Amino acid sequence: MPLVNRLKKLKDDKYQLTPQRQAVFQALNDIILEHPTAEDIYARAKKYYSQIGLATVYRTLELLLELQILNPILVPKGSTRYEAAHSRHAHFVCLGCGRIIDVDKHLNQYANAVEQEAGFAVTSTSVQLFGYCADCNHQQ
Amino acid sequence: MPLVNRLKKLKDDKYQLTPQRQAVFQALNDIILEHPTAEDIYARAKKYYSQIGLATVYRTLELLLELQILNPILVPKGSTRYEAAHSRHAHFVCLGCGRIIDVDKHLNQYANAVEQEAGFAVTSTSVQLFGYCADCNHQQ
DNA sequence: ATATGTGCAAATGGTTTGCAGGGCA
DNA sequence: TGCCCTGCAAACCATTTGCACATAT
Repeated sequence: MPLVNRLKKLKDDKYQLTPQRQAVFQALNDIILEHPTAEDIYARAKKYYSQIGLATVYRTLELLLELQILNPILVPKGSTRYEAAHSRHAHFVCLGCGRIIDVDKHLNQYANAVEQEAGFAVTSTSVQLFGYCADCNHQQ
Repeated sequence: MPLVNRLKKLKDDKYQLTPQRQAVFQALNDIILEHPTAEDIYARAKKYYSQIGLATVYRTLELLLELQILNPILVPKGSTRYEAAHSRHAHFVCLGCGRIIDVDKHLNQYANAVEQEAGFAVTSTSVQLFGYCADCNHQQ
């Protein structure tokens, strides 16, 4: 479901669709693909509702995380970044050429195995495999 | 290579083997399997060198990260946890109770599938599965 | 003598929270 | 009325840094 359409879900639920939350949604719709920080989203949201406060942005992001509409991307230094939630998504990152390739295909099998074996419910993933792609592997 | 033996590597390189760093190593040797925070390591290291400061623990951990002896485990809330660096390793992070559980068992199958299918060579991983453990799942 | 390492306390910076006010049900 | 939502500023807390002193090479 596209990000913007989730507004309806928000409205259908017990949550109010305030102008501030609309502004955050519009900001996300603009820049979510850039893996924005809360500050990035705040700056963009101001274009739609200039009086919005940073705390409101954080509170809205927290709400969207709870609703599984967004995922956090945790990085060693600096602030958390956000992306549209894919429940099960994985990247292969080539250490040779830097390409990032989606390798979702067999992730479900792995996640299912973990769920069945230990009784966990896997709701989202942060999976990066590092190594060398076919091209770079031959060159080594 | 076991964690403790890496002391030698540290000594062979340009780094000094101070009593403070020894204390951090001994602490890590004791509790690294528990995914400790810097505070956990600090508390344990005090048993070996009571005057050690928290800043020194952080500086030593940073050094060990650079040397690829440790890996950070980034979590949505709370402080960074540390583990011994492994090439293929995965965590399940419970969003209910915060527990971090190793789920390496089927990761190799997944990594191997990616390797065979696309001709990649997977050398290391950063894999976090988020969700709810059996206990927290029942409570929901 | 020079570089490296340390403890302490203060600073930093991302995030959260208390509070008083505002708006919708 | 009651509850949810907001902005602001202050608080919070993990981590980093400045500094003066210590230690190793």
